[in-house]
Amino acid sequence: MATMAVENYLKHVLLLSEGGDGLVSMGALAGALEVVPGTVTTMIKALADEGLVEHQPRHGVRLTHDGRRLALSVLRKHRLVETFLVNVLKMDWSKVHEEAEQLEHAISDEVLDRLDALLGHPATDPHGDPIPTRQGKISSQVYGTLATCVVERDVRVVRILEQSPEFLQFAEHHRLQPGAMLHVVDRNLTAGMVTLKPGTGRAIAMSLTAAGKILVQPER
Amino acid sequence: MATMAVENYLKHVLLLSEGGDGLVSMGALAGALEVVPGTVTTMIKALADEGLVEHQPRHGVRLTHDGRRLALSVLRKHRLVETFLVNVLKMDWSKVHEEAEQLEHAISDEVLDRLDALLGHPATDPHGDPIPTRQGKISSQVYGTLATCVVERDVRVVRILEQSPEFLQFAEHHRLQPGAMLHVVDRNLTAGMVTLKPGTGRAIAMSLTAAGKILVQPER
DNA sequence: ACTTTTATTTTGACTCTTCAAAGTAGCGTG
DNA sequence: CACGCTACTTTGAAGAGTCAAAATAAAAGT
Ligand SMILES: [Mn+2]
Ligand SMILES: [Mn+2]
Ligand SMILES: [Mn+2]
Ligand SMILES: [Mn+2]
Repeated sequence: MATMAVENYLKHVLLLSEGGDGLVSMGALAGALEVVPGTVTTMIKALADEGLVEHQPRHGVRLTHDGRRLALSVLRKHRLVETFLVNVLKMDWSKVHEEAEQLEHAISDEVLDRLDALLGHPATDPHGDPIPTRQGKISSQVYGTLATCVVERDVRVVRILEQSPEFLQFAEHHRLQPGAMLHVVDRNLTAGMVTLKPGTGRAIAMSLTAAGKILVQPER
Repeated sequence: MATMAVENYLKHVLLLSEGGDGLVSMGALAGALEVVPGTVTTMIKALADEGLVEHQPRHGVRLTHDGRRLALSVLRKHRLVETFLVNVLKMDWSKVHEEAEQLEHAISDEVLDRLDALLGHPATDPHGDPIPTRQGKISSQVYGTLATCVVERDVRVVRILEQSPEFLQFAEHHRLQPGAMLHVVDRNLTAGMVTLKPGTGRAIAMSLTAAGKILVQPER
């Protein structure tokens, strides 16, 4: 069995390789895993020996087939656990990431399958992050953001990219959660602001930076 | 935070001190934790330095107040998780111990409280083991067993002491689960056998040894 | 091209948990 | 009381994961 550390390294290589040339830098990993760079080099060398990653010294690292399989299984656990914590235990979606960070290493495949069934085989977690299937397939659909989509149109929130507790609380406060429908009233590049009108409630204004963290889908 | 190993040691000291003079032997711990005795000595010395146990060299170990508090919290997690796995996820009660052995170290107090509420604040787990309260109280009621209780009377099963998968499967097969009512037909000390008649179904015969693993309460 | 900056790797050390094997204390039996 | 068995402790070594700090390679500036 893979240790906790191994699972965390692989999962973060997977997450960081989303939308890059596929090569993940040691520095990025060190930052994400909150360890010093030397530690990453050491661990990656070990993972390469195990055939879980391919390391190109001084350039970066990518997952092998086996490594990717393992990483996807950890990510599936993480996101299904988050979904359980929010949908069943009614926990705040800004807190579940931390919990899942531990639980993802303690859950067996059998428990996971039952959790999946209990939740109705969800395709995404509470943040809109896609949940890998048991077979290791993960949706990689490309969406626009509130900073880039067409204005004066209705859109549906599909995913929140920035998942710091603060940002998630801000989003929740304005009911900007996956599934929420809203109208993009205006976007002012000069001022760097976007104005939104939710289906119900008052208008919301936010910076382009914040708007870029919210993925949306054109509606109707 | 206490590491996984520390939590396991403390939990097993607690479990093994049930019904002894309070002193747990190194050998018993080594057996329960599946490590060699020397390892236990080393670890216990460390725990004593941390003020979690009191070690009397060559005699045994007992929990301090702090150690007991921690051990009870781990045990509470273990048993609530088992209850969740059986009651909500419908897992086989012979498999949940292993799962809980991992999950007990990954669950936060907040998740635990919500789980507790979801389950309706159960007093016992699926095996009839008492669940410590959040305040660290644990019921220590004394029950008879099918090997010792009065014959020709109705009794209710309250707890299964032997929790190997095989024994639990045997018990389940005969519906000998906490809550089950049955009539103690006969006990033959010479043959070392006990005969039972469940409320519904055919009579069950089992050895005194097996019967001694099943705690019961006189009914009505 | 030469120099400075930045990213990565290497080295040596440390903590935690474990084992194998050798040493020791305590006990009961004769 | 001495012997020998058993339980316990000690010692030395190992693997996993980490950090601090020094060394090196690559990239960026001048
Ligand atoms: Mn994790
Ligand atoms: Mn998520
Ligand atoms: Mn455990
Ligand atoms: Mn139990």
